[in-house]
Amino acid sequence: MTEAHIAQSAAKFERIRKAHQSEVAEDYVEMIADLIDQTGEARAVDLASLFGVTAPTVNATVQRLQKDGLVISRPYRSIFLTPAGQELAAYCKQRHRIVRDFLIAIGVDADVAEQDAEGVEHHVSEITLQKFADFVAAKG
Amino acid sequence: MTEAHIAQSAAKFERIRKAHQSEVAEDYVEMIADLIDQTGEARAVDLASLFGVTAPTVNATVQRLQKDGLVISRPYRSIFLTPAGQELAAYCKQRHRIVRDFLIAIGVDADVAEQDAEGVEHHVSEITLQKFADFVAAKG
DNA sequence: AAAAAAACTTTGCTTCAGCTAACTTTCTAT
DNA sequence: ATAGAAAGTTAGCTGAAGCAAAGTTTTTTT
Repeated sequence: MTEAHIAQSAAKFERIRKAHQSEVAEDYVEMIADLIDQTGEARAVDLASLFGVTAPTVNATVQRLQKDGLVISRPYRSIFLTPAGQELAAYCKQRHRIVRDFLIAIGVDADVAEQDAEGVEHHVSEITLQKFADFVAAKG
Repeated sequence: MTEAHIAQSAAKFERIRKAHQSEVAEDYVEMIADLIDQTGEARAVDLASLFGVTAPTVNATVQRLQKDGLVISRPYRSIFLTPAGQELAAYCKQRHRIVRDFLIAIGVDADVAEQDAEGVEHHVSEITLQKFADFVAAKG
């Protein structure tokens, strides 16, 4: 087991830990963007039921996202995305679509593809994502 | 937004939260199996450097895995897998190989495939995994 | 306009996964 | 055989993400 081997292994796992930290943020901004798109506003109660968590959990997470500059939220009011939040949401939405469409392209059922995409999307590199997009394009 | 829509969304995210809970366990048993295979034993110090975390973190995690019946560990001694741990490790190893080989098959560089597989493997359903395996088989 | 319902917040708890600092045990070299 | 190094453990902290219970604010209904 060489030094380089060990460093590479550690880097690999560090990258995953980093990904986990941003996962919740990404899921929230994407969901908030969808809600604003489809219903005109994003309320905590909707986030709670769509994520399947309780109101206090949503509240705490939204506070954190606000601290991180992704959303704007005033007490008892609906939730908005900052420009940074909007940008992140747009990126996530596109990435999600690519992963889902790719899974469908290799023969996975649409429902399962949707489910798996949600977990997988946070862990594909730009390089792999591009290969996914290429594959879908070649099929179409 | 229908009731069914909401329930499905909540289920999707609940599934991801569940996956996260088992991720660390899966990574550990897989790494422990590899170490035993390649060096004859699994020491905490090796797990720490390969995961890129500190010794106390490894210690705490190993205690939890022991509580969960996946490993056996006595103070100041090396770490062993229970039958359940061995079974889980074997499953994870195979799943990891399928995901990595699949990414390589669609044209992703081996190094990147290895990195991405580590994150992706925990989030692919059995159905998708089977599609991955089929794809690799068809290519070979 | 007041009561009831719904939405949101606060408080205080849990688990997980990480850390540093300090300590103990085991191993290794002299 | 012992001193020093390496490995492992313990204690005590952080932050993230979840929960229930209780309180507050807003909205809706009567």
